[in-house]
Amino acid sequence: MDFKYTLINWYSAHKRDLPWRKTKNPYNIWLSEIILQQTQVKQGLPYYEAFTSNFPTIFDLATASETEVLKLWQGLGYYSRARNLHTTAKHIVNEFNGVFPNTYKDLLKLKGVGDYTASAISSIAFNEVAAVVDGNVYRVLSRYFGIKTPINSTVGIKEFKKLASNLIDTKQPDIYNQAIMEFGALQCKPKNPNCHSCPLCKSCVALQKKSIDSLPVKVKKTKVSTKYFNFLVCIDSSNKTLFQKRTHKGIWQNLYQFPLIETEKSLSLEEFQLLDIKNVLSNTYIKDYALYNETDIVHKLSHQHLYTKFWIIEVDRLSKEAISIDALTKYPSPVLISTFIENFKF
DNA sequence: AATACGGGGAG
DNA sequence: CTCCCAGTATT
Repeated sequence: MDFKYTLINWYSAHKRDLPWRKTKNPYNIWLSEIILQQTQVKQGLPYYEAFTSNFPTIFDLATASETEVLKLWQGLGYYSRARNLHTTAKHIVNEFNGVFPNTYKDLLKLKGVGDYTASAISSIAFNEVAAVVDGNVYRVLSRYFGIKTPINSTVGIKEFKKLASNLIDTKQPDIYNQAIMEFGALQCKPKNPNCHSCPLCKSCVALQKKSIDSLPVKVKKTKVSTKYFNFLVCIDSSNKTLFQKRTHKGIWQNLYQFPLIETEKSLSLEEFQLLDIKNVLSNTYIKDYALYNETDIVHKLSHQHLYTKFWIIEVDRLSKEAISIDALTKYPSPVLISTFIENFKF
């Protein structure tokens, strides 16, 4: 049987029951696709439920504040997705009267929508013949056709896009695109793929050549930097603390944190004393301070390992921008911070 | 063409 | 530990 029909048959028998597969509404499809970028279905699912529940329509999302959107996104990572999601919602409401763009070409213009997402929305919501190429597709195609071109090289990206475009079922691009992705996620998995029960095993080049485990080929190796973070957890006599928005570009932009001092290495209590924390706290009188965690809390991200100390600083009276400790959880914050807030007994 | 951008799951 | 995940934007 033909490649595409084999996949579609497999899909009809094995597909998961997922909420975004029950709708053709482009808003819901778009939302699911943004959430699922670099994110496994299992992790993204509860966020999709939360967003559709809190923002049933694009108008609800557009009307919300960015802080509300980021709070709901908290814990999912890659927060530019949430900021772009909000920007695009406002754009579609204000410029297009809430009507979603319905072609690959126009979808591609939206912030946070690249080649994959434009293909996914146009095909799934509008039945446009646009082939998706995500991590699953790279894996399935590289194995089935035995392609060793690195999937993250410029030529590889073009080669796989072209191949996927030639393979797509032009009569049902929505079903085909989801079929090949689901096949990659459940059957042709990265580790221990189910080749024994694979409907494509007879014609799979990598299986014949015993090169399943070496495909797809990737050329990258991300280098990880180490950073040392000191968070100043202030508590004043009226149970207020300082919580600040990270406004600069980069990691965790527009999320909230305790005042941060980054150092070249992990600090001892004595070395911490030498820091100019009075300046950070705008000359507030410091009554006492202590280190919360004896050993550094190591927060590991894709590109950074953060060695973190939380310093508990008891002060007389904080400046008026201080917020109530009870209000801390209303603000969106990185997992590193929100986990501390949950564990620390204020 | 490289790099930055999170956090969690699987082996 | 390493690799991967329904990738995109920026440099």
